Parts: sequence; C-alpha cells; structure tokens
Amino acid sequence: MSAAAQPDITITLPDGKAMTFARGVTAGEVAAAIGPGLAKAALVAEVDGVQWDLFRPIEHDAKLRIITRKDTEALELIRHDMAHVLAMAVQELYPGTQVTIGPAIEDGFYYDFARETPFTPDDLPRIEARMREIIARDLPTRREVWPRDKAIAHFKGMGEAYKAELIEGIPAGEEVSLYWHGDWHDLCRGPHFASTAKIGDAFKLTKIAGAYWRGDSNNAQLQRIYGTAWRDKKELDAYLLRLEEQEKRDHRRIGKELELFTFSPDVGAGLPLWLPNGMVIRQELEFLAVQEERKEGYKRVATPQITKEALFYRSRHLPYYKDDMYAPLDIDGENYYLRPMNCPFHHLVYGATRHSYRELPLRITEYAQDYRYEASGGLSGLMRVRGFCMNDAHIYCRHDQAKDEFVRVMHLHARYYDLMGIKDYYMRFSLPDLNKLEKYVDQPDKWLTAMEIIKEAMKESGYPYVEARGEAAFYGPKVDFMIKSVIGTEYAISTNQLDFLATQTFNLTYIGEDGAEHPVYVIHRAPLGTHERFTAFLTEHYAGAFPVWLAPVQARVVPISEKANAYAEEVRRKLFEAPVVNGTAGLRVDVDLSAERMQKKIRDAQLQKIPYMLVVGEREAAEGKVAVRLRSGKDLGPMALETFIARIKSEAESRTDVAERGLRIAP
RNA sequence: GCCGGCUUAGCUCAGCUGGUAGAGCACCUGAUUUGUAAUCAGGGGGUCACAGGUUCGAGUCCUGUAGCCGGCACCA
Repeated sequence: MSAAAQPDITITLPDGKAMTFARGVTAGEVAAAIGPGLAKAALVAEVDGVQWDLFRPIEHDAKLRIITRKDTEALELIRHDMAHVLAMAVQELYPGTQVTIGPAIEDGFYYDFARETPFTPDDLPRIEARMREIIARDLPTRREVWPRDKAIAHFKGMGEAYKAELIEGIPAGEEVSLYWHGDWHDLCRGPHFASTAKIGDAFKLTKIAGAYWRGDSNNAQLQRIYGTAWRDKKELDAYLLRLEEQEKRDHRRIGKELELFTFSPDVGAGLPLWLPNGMVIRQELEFLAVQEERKEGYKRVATPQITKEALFYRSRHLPYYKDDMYAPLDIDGENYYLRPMNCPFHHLVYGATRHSYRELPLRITEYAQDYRYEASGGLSGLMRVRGFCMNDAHIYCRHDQAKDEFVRVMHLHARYYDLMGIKDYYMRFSLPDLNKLEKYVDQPDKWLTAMEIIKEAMKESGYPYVEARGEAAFYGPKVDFMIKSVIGTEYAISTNQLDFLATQTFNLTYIGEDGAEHPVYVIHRAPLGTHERFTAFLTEHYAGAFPVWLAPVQARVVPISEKANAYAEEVRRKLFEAPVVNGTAGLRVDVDLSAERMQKKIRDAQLQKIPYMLVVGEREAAEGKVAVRLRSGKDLGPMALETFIARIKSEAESRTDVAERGLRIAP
C-alpha cells in the first residue's frame, strides 16, 4: 500500500495549530515540517500525552508536542538513554555479563548487572571511555514490538535470564517493545533518542555497589553502576561542585572538626561518645523539650535500660523485633535484654495506678537511652547508631481524645521545626503492607480504626503527607517526618505512632463515667527523634554554624596582645556569670590566651564557627568595651560590654537565629 | 547482614614495581606584644588498625578479624 493511498491524519500542536500528514508519519517528520531548528533540537515527542520516539509512526489523529533539551523531561530522558549506553558498554567490555534493569534516578542513572566477578573502581574509567565511544558512534535507534513469548525465548536463548524473567512479569497479551542501538538491543518501554549522539556526553560514572535483584535480600546480589548525567558540561560541573559543597556539611566531618562526638572501636560500632561540645547541643535540645512538654502537660519519668525478657514477650517485641535487639545477658539464669524501645516501661508506669476518665490524657515522657542491634552496614555517623537517646513520650487517652492528641503532637512538631528553620522535609503516613501481613499484629478492624484516626488528625491539622505502604510498626500505623542527609540518604527524623495493641497486652484501661473499665489508646511520639540523629541533622542543616542558643561556644574573647589578657579574662567572667533564663547554664564563653597573633585567634574562632568574637585591646580595656565580630566576618565595632551581654542573652533566651552563619571557607 | 573499597603521627594526607617511615596543621618550648582569617625558630610524637602467613627482608604481597567509607537490604 503506497503512502498516497493512506488516509491523512491531523496532528495538533501545543499552540493549537493543526497540520495534516499521511498516516504513519513520524514525530521526527512532523518536527522537520515545522522547522529545521526544531527537527535538530527534538529528542522525543509526546503524542496524546504519551512519550513517543521521534522515529515511531503515528497512526491516528493526535496532539503532538516535541520535547527538546530545554524541556523539563529532557534530563530524565537523557539519563534513561545513558543507562542503555552504560549497559551496552559493559556488555561489549565484559562478555557474559547479564543486563537487568537500568532506570533514570535523581541526578543520574544506574544499571544493575549480573556478573560473577564484581566490578572494581578501576573498571569505571574503562567503561566510561567506552560509553563516550558508543555515543560518538552515533548509532541509530530502532524499535520493534515482539510477541511476549518470542521475546522470552529470545532472551533465554541469549542467556539473559533476568530479562526473560522481567518479560514473564509483563501481563500476557501486552506488547513487548525492544530497542536497538546499532547491533545492541534491550527490552525497554522507551522512548529513546533517534541516535546515541543525541544523548550528549555530559556524564560521569560515580560509584559501584551491590544491589539485590528486585530489591529483595533473599535474591541474588547484582552489580550496580551509578552515574550522573546532565544536559551539558556546565550542568555536570555545577552538580559535581554541589556535591563537594554538600560534603563540607557532612555531620561526620563537622562533628570531628568541632569536636561534637566520637566513636571508638574499643567501645563498638554505632556506640557514640558525646564530647563536651556535642553534649551542649544535646542538652539544649533536651531543655527545649522539657519546657515545651511542661507546657503541654507531660509528666516526666525514668525507667531502666535493661529488663527481663518477660517484659518484651508481653509487649510482643519478642519475637517481632528480636533481630534488632542485642543478644540477651544471662543474669542468674534469666535472660535480660537491653531495651530497644521504651514503650513497655511506660505502659507499666501507666498500669501502676488506676486511672479515671477525668485524668486522661496522661502524657508520660522520658529521655530514654535505648540500644538496638542495627545491621552493621547501615551504621552511619550519628545518623544511624546502635545506642541512642530518644525524646520519647507516650500519651494514654480515651478513644474520643486520640485524634485531638495526635493533632497536638503535630503542632508540637511544627513549633520545633519552625524554631529551627527546618523546611526541607515531608511527612510520611506509614501503613501496613497488605502482602506481608505476618509482619503485623493481625487485628484488621483495629488497624482500620487507627488509620482513620490518624487520617482525620492529619486532615484537621492541615499538614500535607504522603502515604507509604509497608512502613508501619507492627502494632500500628505511624506518621514519620522524613529528611535527607547531605549525602542524600533519607531518614525519619521524628516519628509518631498510634498503638492499639498495648492496651491489650498490658491491659491498659481507665474507669469510665459508667464505672466500667475501658481500653486506652496509646500515642507514641518522638518529635526530636533520637538526639543522635537530630543532632546529626541539625549539624548538617546549620553546616556547623549553630544559632547562639545551640552553639557549644557562643562567644570567644580575643585579646589583641598579652597586655589585654587580664581584661579579656574579666570579660569572659562577666559573660560567664550573666544569668540566662532560658538555657541549661549561663553563657558559654571562652578566651584565647594563646601567644598567637590576634589574626590567628580570629581565624581559629572563625573555623570553629563561634557566633561572636569579642576583640579586646588596651582601648577596649580602658573603656569597658568589646569590639564585636560575627563569624560571617562582619565587624560590629566596639560596644559597651553590658550592651553586648544584653544582646547575646536575648538571642540565647529567645532562641532566635540571627547571628550570621559565616560559611566562608578560609581564603 | 550483603557487594566493593579503605585503614600510615591528635587531624588531613605523601610513601614508585617489597629493602626496615615523611609533610602540613595541631601540641610543647623559646623569641615576638601584635587591631579583625595562619609571626618566626626549635622540639616531642607513629609496634604503618589488629592477628596470622609468604619472604633473607613486609607500611607495601596473601588470609582472617575489627572499624570506617559508598551502595543494597533493614530502620529512629
């Protein structure tokens, strides 16, 4: 059948303009008809909202949009194409390597390979060079649709067991598309650029890693290669620079530089030692919580960090949580466990006395030290540890109070987050995984009620959230606040759970108006999460330049010469003795009496990100003043010592964050 | 826990294909007494993570253990 015999179709462009083409026209031909510039810039098309290869025929009337490098979708498309080029390069260089999947991800792409010998970092430059060569070959892309069974047989015949398995997962009857780049081909949904040269070469392979097939640790481990790819070299360089800058915020690096915390192999992996500077931050956070929780009517308790196993059997942590607990200690023939959680202890506190409906909600709080036997590979600085202290509390309330209490908890979070300027997070509403019900307590009606209460609370509080299947605790749904570390790992920084199980296992009841016993609801909440993770996050959030109320050293007195040492010490003492209403102690101030020149002293203070430097020489000594310098380098000039004390006191007490951060690195 | 890499002075790092350890900063001492990001000079400091092995000889090669780093899995 000749093209002339085909009925025409109408292609409508985004600006509403309609053009007529022969049926089977390709998007590339349409772009060419619009103009040579567009034809050249075109990467792929969007046909009726579906991404479409430029070389793929269009069979009916359609709305068409040409996607070029400038469009937002371009990056993802480039990265997806790049994954193919990576797979092709690897198969050329390492015959016998099987391909599996290779998606575009944030900032880049990866491809998972099945290969006996793992890749090493030395392989990356070689693979990268081959990728550049493949791109330069400018191989044309071809798309074919195959019957499912033919594709399965084909990939099996090639020894590509994983690809065959992937196709087997495609519903029967659905079409299977294959893409060729020159002689190399892969199963793929597409779309792809018309030829490899269109991808560009603004990319870099970044890391290799093991990754489980289908994300399941029961499956074989594949070899993953990560890369980053951008529109052009400039974007790539900007990204690499951004990574470098991020690394400077890494809490592990700053923690060392500012002497916040340390670890010792003699103590054990994941068991942090808080140094005096880090402890200041932790104490101030605790003090903040003390004050806020007091306003909210919480009651403080203290409970042991170790217990007989009976308690955890009762709470059902054994066996649900056993793998995450340290092995038991044999004490006089009985098993004792270090506690991984505090809930059972608080339940016993609640259960120790009878409760009337009038006294609910009862809010029990504790700074609780816990130990969890976290997988060794997951440990990371203070972000993920095995021994930590939680800002934990449990709210025992009536069913009709649960929603309101949950809302209050959300508002408490908001106060903390506002205070610390934390904006880059999202809330995750975690629900059970319906395919792994064995992970959860089997009480469907209770689950439904609990989820309904949280949903209503979230709706009422107005905070947006995303739902996540499979993240719930075994005893109930939860709402976590998710943040990212500077290296891009996502963590829950705060957590809130609704527990319907505890009331049964611990027989937690209250006496109602009717004189009968009724079950309570339990809300677990840890708005500051663990102090370890929260401090790690704040360190990265502030890049070590903590606001005055959190800064380990709030001001350093810098005498210009030995002649001013006596006055400098007097200034330090006056600051030290100034009463501070809203902090754990007085002002935290020190003096640099070293024999260095003042330039050096300023540099040292600057590198330690101390908010205020108080330069004092003979002039200041004579006038009772201090010359105030901010860590940003800004010089406020001399002011009366009393004026400065008033300023820093008010800043510390109000917990405002006004001191300039001064992130400038030494020239 | 799994895959890969790494571990040299308090910190950051050199140390070629094996021939018995270096720098800068920090620290100590002395000199200097300084006005907003590094004064000069001298000195002390390392069983090269630990345990085995190969070798005439190991920081360099091999094995194991621990810790760390990058991912995966798991999770506050």
